Amino acid sequence: MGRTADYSRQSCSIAATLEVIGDPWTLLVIRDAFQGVKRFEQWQERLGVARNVLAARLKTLVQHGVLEPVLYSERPPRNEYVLTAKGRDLSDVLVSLYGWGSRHVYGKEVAGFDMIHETCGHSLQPRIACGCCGEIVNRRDIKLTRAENCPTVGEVLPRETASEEAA
Amino acid sequence: MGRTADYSRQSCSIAATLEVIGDPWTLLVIRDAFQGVKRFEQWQERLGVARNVLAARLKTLVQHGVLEPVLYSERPPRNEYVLTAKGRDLSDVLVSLYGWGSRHVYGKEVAGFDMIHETCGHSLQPRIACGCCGEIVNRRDIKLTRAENCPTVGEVLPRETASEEAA
DNA sequence: GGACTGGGTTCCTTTTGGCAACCCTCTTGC
DNA sequence: GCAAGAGGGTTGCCAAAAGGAACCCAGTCC
Repeated sequence: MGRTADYSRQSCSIAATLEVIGDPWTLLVIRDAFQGVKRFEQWQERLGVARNVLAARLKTLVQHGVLEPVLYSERPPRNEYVLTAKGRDLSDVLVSLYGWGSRHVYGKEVAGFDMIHETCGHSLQPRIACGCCGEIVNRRDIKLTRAENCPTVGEVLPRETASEEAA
Repeated sequence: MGRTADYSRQSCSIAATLEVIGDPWTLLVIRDAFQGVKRFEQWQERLGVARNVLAARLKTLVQHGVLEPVLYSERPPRNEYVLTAKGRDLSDVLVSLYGWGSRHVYGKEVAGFDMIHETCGHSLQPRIACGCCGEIVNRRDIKLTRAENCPTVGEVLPRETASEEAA
């Protein structure tokens, strides 16, 4: 489980995702994995996370199929951890977090790194697009439909109430 | 600070974002806020989170400018909490988490709700697009540039090493 | 004037995370 | 061939959060 919080009664894809990557340090472990980190000592040094915590995080990420252990030495047995396809698919989450942080917390000047969109050459300003029609999705165009078997999402407004404007 | 983990030496927009929204329950509080929840009791009931924890989360979200307290009754003084522009801008993060969860953990049948892209009428399959050129961004097209003053992101590979394929 | 509601706070217990020490298996240096 | 070091952890203890229940306070309902 990891963090004490129990999201299981939520039956929601957001909660389900957080169940996998919501523990402290986990997303930074994955961020570093995207930057090429594969080994215990590298993560430990870069993050400054406690070794037992790091070991626990790597284990649960492997269990959830986000990282895959790859033996790079028998005798002594040593493995490194590489992102699976499922893990690489978390790039959107990382990019969104990056986008919000660079808009609202850090300017790019302060941040440790910047993301560049190579095909257009500019600093990436990530937006959400619809994979179906390809258009950039406005928050107001997303409608939530409630599933029948949802226990907790009850008397829910269909979406943000009113008073929308630009950021 | 919230969670014990100290991300401060990271100087990275991702870590900075997690500093604000990385505590347990916080993103579910924000998710519910997007669904119209404004009051303590509603969150408490829907999430099943401990009341002291909920109170602490609301307080730090207000401190970070993600939620704004709005007095809806003097005598007794009662306030509800509404998303600020900064908070509403977290929709991308929520959508990305939703997207990954619906692709890899829950099918939509199981999830409590589904997101519909109203302008095209289909279930939303969120992708990242470049706000500058409008194109959907392939993970391989994102290049990381390292800032000068970055203490921990040192001997880093510029991006994923190799062996990319479809999910 | 007793019960109820809304929004918390307090107190205590259980889990985690932080930290340091230790361990085990090689490999390298001398 | 022995000591030191690297790599990848595990163990144990302590402090900080989360869980959970009880309590509180102001006002309102009946």
